[in-house]
Amino acid sequence: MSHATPPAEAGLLRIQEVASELGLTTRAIRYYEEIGLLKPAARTEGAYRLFGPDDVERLRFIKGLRDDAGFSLTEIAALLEDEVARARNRERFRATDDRDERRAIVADATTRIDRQIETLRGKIERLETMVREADARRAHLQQHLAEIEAALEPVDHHDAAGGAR
Amino acid sequence: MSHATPPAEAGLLRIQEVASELGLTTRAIRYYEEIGLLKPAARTEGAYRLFGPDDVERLRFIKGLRDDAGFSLTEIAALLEDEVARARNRERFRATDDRDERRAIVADATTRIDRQIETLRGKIERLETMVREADARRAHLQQHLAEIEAALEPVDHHDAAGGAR
DNA sequence: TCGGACATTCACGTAAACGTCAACGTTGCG
DNA sequence: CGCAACGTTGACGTTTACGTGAATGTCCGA
Repeated sequence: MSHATPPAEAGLLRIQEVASELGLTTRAIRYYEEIGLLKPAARTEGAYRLFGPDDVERLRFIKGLRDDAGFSLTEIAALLEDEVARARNRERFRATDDRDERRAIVADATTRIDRQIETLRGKIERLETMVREADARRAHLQQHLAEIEAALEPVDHHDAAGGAR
Repeated sequence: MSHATPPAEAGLLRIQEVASELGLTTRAIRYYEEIGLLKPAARTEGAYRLFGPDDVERLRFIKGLRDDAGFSLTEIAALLEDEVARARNRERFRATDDRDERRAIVADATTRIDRQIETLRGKIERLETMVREADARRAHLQQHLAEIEAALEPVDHHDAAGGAR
């Protein structure tokens, strides 16, 4: 009955395992690789894709940007482009001994992260504006309730039940 | 040269005026009406759509949810379904004199707004988690920078330049 | 009343982000 | 080594959210 077949490789997952761990489909993962969001995955002898923990983390990041933040894959690509540059930087970093150069590389990486954070904060700002507006509508409703409780003639607010436009 | 033709009606805007005021296209507005996000707009004698301030506000709300929050039109419909119910409540509110009933209606409206706020807050939460993760990566980089400045042998962190997965 | 700017309703086209099916190869327990 | 479960690459289909005409009607200042 049970016929599980985990891969022998150490810490490497096959596409379906990654997919169900992250709540993605295998097609989506292949698609992300197809459009360059992922570096081409490692392969087994027989061309099965194998994903390491880094790949899984990157996919989790992508899923977060897509589901939680609602970014399009194009926007995600822009945010990840920075990551690619950072990967290149990692190489350059290891390749040099020059203190100034290393400092510059790390500073550059910091700038890129700062840009990501700014993008996210911008989105948060706009969402908070919407929450404030909703709060205002809520307050308006509470005002109405108070009027009712006070047995006042209901003020003609043109919007009797506190419309949220 | 200038050949503007504002509508004679009081406070009512034609579709293109609404569109440019909100940064939408006329097609998008018609589409939103088509799929039921908007109630069918008022019309002139010759079937031109006319939008009042309430309609404009609703469209602004929709645009905010789409652009700022990244919700799909389906999700937006779910959030606005509450608004439709509230509109019905408005009717019921005006139709009754019973204090308890009015209180109940307003309380119900409050609940609906609270749900909207919760949805938005949930999204903010998830975004803030992502910001915290990015901040952690940033801190990791600063740590690296400090090591460089201190002229220490760079620790082999396996991720020399501070990888952001 | 006439013309140009704006509107209307089909209807088909498109880009993004996958879904789905076919035809075929791989892995690995029994 | 057999075969069931899983994987691979095309390639075409689907949904969402509109874009883009075409054919036609409306509004309104000159």
